[in-house]
Amino acid sequence: MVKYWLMKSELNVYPWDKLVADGTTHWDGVRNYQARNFMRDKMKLGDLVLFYHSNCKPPHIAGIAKICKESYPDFTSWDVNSNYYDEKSTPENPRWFMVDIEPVVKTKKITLPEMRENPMLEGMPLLRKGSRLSIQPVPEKFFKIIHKISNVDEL
DNA sequence: GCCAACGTTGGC
DNA sequence: GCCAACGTTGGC
Repeated sequence: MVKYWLMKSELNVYPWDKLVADGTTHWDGVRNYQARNFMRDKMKLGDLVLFYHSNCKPPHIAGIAKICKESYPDFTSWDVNSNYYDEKSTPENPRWFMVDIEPVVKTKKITLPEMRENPMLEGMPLLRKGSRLSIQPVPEKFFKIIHKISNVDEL
């Protein structure tokens, strides 16, 4: 059964258009256990992802992606030259994991204020005060509402 | 640039 | 195992 997720990417670090240009990308650099556990344990091939641009005005959902490779060790974690290097992670005993995603369809820009104003989205994890988690599950009912707002016909 | 809301670290 | 200090995220 397909599950739904939201993944945050800073607009000036890795935007939707770059994902489209690349065709696929590995989601490296996650160094939060909750987010890691979602990737490592829960994300399955074909799961759909709301691709969210953070750190921009206004923050917004830019597209829908999908998981095209299930979790494997994040090799940047043992690369001493990487910003994401973690001395406690090794190839023999990896601490951090990532998945690959690929673009499915660009959506219209769905902004954070717009989502906050929509009573049907009340309770969505993204909208909770202080929500910082960069990878979040999206309950199906919320995904469907956003899919409807997005003007995307079918997936 | 500010700061709320976390998560992590490390002394005890 | 507690918790103070510190660092980070990310909206505003």
